[in-house]
Amino acid sequence: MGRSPRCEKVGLKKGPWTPEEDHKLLAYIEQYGHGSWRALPAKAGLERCGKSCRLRWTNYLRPDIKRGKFSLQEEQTIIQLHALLGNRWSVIATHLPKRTDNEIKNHWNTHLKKRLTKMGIDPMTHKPKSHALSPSQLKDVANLSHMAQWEGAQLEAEARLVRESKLQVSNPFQTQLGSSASAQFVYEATMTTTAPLLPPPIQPLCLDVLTAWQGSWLNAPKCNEFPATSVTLDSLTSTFNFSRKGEAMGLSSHFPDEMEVLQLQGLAYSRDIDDSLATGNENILLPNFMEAGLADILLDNSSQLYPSITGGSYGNVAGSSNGDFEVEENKNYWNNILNLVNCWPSGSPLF
DNA sequence: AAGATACACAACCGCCAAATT
DNA sequence: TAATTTGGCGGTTGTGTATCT
Repeated sequence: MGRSPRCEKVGLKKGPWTPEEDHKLLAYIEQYGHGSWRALPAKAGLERCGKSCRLRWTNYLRPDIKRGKFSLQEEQTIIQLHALLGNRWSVIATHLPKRTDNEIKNHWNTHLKKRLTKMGIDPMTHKPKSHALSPSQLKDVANLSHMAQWEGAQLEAEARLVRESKLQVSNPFQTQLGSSASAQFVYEATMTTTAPLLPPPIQPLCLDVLTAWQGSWLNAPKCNEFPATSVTLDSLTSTFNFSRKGEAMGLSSHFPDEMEVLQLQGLAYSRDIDDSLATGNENILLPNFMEAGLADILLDNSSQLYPSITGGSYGNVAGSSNGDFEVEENKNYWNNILNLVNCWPSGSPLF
C-alpha cells in the first residue's frame, strides 16, 4: 500500500479552521516557508495533516488572493474558458489573476452553471438547449469543437510554460482586455515578461475571430472615427455591433436577454437588426458568434451591414459612442477584417 | 418564533502524475 | 527500475448562514 496515512488515521483535526490555526500557519510560512507540507504541521504546532495545511494556504491564506464578488469580466472569462477547456479549473485559474481554482470552481457550480441553464444554454456544451440545429449550424458546431481543441491545447501549453518558468506572471493584458483576452494575447504578454526563460513561441494562430479582429485592429493605423487618444485596450472589449445602415438602435434595449447571453458567454458580439426583422429568426443573434452572421459580413462586404462599436457597460470609444460607418469610410476597419480572412491559416476551419 | 429548505463556499476525499528514494 | 512519497487536481460533501413557510 503506497498510500500515505490520512488525517483521520492519526486523529488529526478536521473541519473549519480557527483564527488561531490560521495565525499559526501564516506565521510559520511567513518565517520559514512551507517546505515539506507533510512536515509542516508538527513544526508549526498544528494538529492538522499537511494536506489540510496546504489547502488552507493555497485557497485561503495566501496573500496574493483576491476574494469577494466576481466581476462581470471575470465571469465572462470563466464562461469563455470553460467553453474551451471544460472543467479544467486549474488551467482556467491561470487566466484569472489572484483567483484560486477552488473559488472559480465553486463560483461556476453555484452561480454560472445555473445562470446559463436558466438562459437555456447547456452549461457543459455551451450550446442552446432543445433546438434542433440546422446543417449549417452543425457544421459550425463541428468547427468550433475543432477550434476549441486547438485553442485549449494552446492555453494548456501556455499554462505549462508559465509554470515551468517558475515565475508568477501578472498578465497586463488580462486586466485590460478582460474576458476577450484569449490565447494569443495572453501568450504574447507572457512572452514579453518571461522571454529569456521560454522556448521560441509557437506561431500564434488566431482561432477566435473576435480576438483576431481585435489584434489586427490593435496593429492597424487608427482611423479617424476612433481618435487614437481614446482607443485603449479596454475599449476593445466593447460590444461589437453590426447594424444596418442608418439604424443604430441598441440591441440590448430590444433583446436584453439575448444580449445578456452573449455577454455572459464572453463573446460580446451582437448584430443589430431592423425592427421589421425582429420577428424573423434568421437575423436574431445566436449565442454562437460563428452563427451570428459574421460569415456574410466577412465575405460579402457589399452587404448592407456596417460595423459599429457601442460603449454601454463594456467601455466606450470616446466621441463615437454609437457610430455607424460607411464601408468606404472605414477602409482600415474593413481591411482588418479582410486581413483576418486572408491570414487565416490554410486548412483551418473558418466557417 | 421555529423548523425546514436553499444557498454559498470552505474543506475533504480519492485519484493521479511527478518527484524522490 | 521499482517502490514510495508528495503535491496537485477535480468531484463532492459538510457546515454556517440566509431565506422561506
